[in-house]
Amino acid sequence: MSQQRQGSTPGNTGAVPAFPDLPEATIARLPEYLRALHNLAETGSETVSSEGLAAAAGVNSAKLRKDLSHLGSYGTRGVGYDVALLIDQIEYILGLDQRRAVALVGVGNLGHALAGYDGFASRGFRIVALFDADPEQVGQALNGLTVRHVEELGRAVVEEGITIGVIATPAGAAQAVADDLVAAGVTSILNFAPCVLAVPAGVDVRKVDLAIELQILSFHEHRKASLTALPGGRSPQAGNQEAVGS
Amino acid sequence: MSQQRQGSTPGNTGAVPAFPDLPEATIARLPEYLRALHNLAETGSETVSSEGLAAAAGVNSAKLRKDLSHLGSYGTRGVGYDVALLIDQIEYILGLDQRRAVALVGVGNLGHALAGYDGFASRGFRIVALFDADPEQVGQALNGLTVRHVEELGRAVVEEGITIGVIATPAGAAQAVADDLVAAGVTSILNFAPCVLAVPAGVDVRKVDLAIELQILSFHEHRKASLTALPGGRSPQAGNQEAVGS
DNA sequence: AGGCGCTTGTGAAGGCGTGCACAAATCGCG
DNA sequence: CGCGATTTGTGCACGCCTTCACAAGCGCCT
Repeated sequence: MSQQRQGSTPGNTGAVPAFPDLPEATIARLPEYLRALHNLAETGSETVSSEGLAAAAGVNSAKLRKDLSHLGSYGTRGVGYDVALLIDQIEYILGLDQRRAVALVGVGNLGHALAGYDGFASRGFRIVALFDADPEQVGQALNGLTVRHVEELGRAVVEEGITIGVIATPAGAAQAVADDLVAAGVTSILNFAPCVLAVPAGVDVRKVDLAIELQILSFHEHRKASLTALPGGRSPQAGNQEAVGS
Repeated sequence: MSQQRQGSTPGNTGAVPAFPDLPEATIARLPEYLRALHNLAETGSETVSSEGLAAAAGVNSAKLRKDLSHLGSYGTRGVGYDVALLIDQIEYILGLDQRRAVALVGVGNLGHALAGYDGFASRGFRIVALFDADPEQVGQALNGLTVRHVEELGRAVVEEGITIGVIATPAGAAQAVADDLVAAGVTSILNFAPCVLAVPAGVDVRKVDLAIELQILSFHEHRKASLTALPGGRSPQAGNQEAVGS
């Protein structure tokens, strides 16, 4: 979708290797590799083979090698990958070395959980501001932060250096919040509201809809049920043997 | 990843149209279409053009037509799609006509939110049982349900006719819970724990990792920042103009 | 020093998904 | 009754992603 080339002339050997334009599919897997690598580092492993890391991340080993080769990886043939080095590489590529400030809008049911989710902090993300439109919610303390009114969003984004916005509002309010975030200069949005957001070019939106995942599972349940019921479907060997990619 | 064929012989014209084996990418979009259709139905629309529905769902109209054609859709040329009929079709395909019983394991931070998330009930999913391993949590009432100890999981799954399990435990406990679910006969799992689950063939696992989504956004932030900083990257026109596919 | 086993990195092939562009079909109106 | 406007359904080509298979490289052991 973005085939513009980089300024990296062939033979470029600068200290910072320009910016590699990785396939989107590869990017989506890097966080999983990173998690597996952290686990390995905790167990004391200094190197991993592509086979071992692939197993820990739940992917094909060839795919993992190709992914890592895209970011000019430093593996050693006959040995494997240096765990610590690879962690640094991937964290640099993902921009996790600079801790990112996140704003969370909507502290309802889901927002509460997100505000307290420790999986964010442990990956280098820090929620620095909470907002809500409901006066009932405004003012309450939550995880060390005070919920502010959504009108203050614009100012806070600039003052706190926020680069990522998380929308956990009802669907009806999501577009207005997105507009506010974009107006304030946020260029990355994680949307939990079940609706499509319209944003200008240059702004990235990722959507997570919990109900959609269940519906996809429901489809497979339905399919499996109809197969076992049919005379033709004799062996229940359908389905994927491993986690389905997101 | 699963190229085994279905038992649907070509020329099959049974009353129930065997089971269409839809592309995985299509299945993942059907819930989004369904949501858009429900919105349209509420506004009183009786028919939609592929163009209109595609806009509401945030996809290309050609893609939408191809998706719908896969499930042998009933559109009328020159007119569009019958909203009510299409809703029924998609809900049947997704197996949403039969309300599915869901078990939720782990009522910590995230589990609490999931238990109270009304987006599930409105799509035909009903959480009928809550479990946790922490004695502190067991016994508490949550959304009209009492949290039970995870040891009772196996019995409850059978008694309550549970077909889908949701894992919202810490990573360390997830595999054991998955094993219990599978042993009890559950064949669909939605995993929120940040780890890879090993399950036998025939069991579908979908994974949602909130932190991974943020890391992908972080990558794009990093990329955008390095582009604007580079002398070559003059126009900030990079990025996708619409929501990024999950 | 030489050979052997192991592992990475990659060329090539195949499959899947996307999007264009157009033929086929339906409705409404004169 | 026929014609034009409109919209679906789909053949086709293109590009991305995955996977296999193997050459290239590295370390260790003799």
